[in-house]
Formats: sequence, C-alpha cells, structure tokens
Amino acid sequence: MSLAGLRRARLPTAFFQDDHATVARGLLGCALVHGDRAGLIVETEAYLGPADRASHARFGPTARNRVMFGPGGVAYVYLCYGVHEMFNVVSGRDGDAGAVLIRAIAPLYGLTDDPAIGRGPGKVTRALGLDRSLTGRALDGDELFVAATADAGAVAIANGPRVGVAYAGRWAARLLRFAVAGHPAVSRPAPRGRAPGKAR
DNA sequence: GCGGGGATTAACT
DNA sequence: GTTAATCCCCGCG
Repeated sequence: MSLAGLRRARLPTAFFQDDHATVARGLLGCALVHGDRAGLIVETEAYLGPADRASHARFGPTARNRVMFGPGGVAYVYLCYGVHEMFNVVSGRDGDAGAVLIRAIAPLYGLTDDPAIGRGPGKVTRALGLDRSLTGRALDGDELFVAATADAGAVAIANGPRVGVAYAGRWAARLLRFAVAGHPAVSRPAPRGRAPGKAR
C-alpha cells in the first residue's frame, strides 16, 4: 500500500477509545506514519490508570502525563533516561487514564530496510522523527496518523510481561506486552506467551 | 530547592 | 555482564 493509500485507511479516533489492552493488540500490524516516513507496528505495551504501579498515571494527573487522563486518540511522548523519546498512543475514554507504548516498528516507507532500525522504543522515535512536541497531537491528522493495513487483524500475537518495570510489584507480572509472533523487528527478549485470537 | 531514579541504548570489559 | 550518557519528573521539606 502506498503512503496515500495509508492516509485513506486512517483509523478513526473511536478505535483508540477502547480497553487499553485491546487497543495495544489492535495496533499490531497497523502503520504508524509521520510525514513521509512510516513503520509497521510489531510490538506494543499497555499502561493502565492510577492503580497500575508501572504506569505514569500512577502519580495522578501531572503536567507531564495529563493527556493520559483525557480521551484516547492523541499522542503522549516523554523523555526517558534523559536520552530517549518514548512514543505512546493515549487509549480509553475520557477520564479512563491509559496509553499504549509503541516498542517496535518494521520499516515501511522512508526508512532504511533494516529490521533493527525500529527495534526498541527509543529507536522507533528516532527512526520516525517523533518527539515531545507531539504530545496532545491527534492521531488522525495529515502529518501524524495510524492506518490499518492488510496485516492488521491477520497476525499471530505473542504476549508477556512488560519490559523494565520490575519496580512495579505485582503489576510487573501482568501480561500487557504484545508482539507480532516471530517478527524480526521485535525487541529482545521477545515475549513467549501466546495471546488468544489475532489482532483486531 | 534537593535528591533519587527511570516504559533505554550503545559501547565497553 | 556492566556502565555511562543526560534530563527532567516527582515527592518531600
């Protein structure tokens, strides 16, 4: 599919205003497009509301995370370790805080054809040129959007615990990480679990 | 204000 | 396996 074709296949805002883990699974096999660059989403993690001790929402609404508490369908981008930008899709209905971290993409357009180019959340933002200034931006715009592809809904899903959240107690064990099973652009170690059904 | 630490990555030994 | 890079968020006083 061409970039113009992807633009015509943009997901409506309503897609994002669903259960956070459902959105995380549904994004697998979709395209994330920024300007003339695009990647196929192959790995995601769901972060829930204030009760989730691994989520930025655990602090309640703050200057940084407030968009997580609004309606789904906008970007939430923050700086991690002072070095890497992390791109998230806000999910859920207004007042139901949560977001989905895009952990890995495979190159589609405007990127070097190398599965490592978008393997890992810091590399996703570097490859697509995403940064904090996009926080709050709607995800159905002309410059930044998510689109369904032929892969959406047709991929086998692996699941597992989220990466880098050992501090979160029992929440660290929740199976809220999802990936396209066996895809070479998934960050290592790849999740081993088998989630029921397919994406979307 | 101050201090601790992080949803990571690449470059070391 | 270990560690530096590097910033700003957040809780507490």
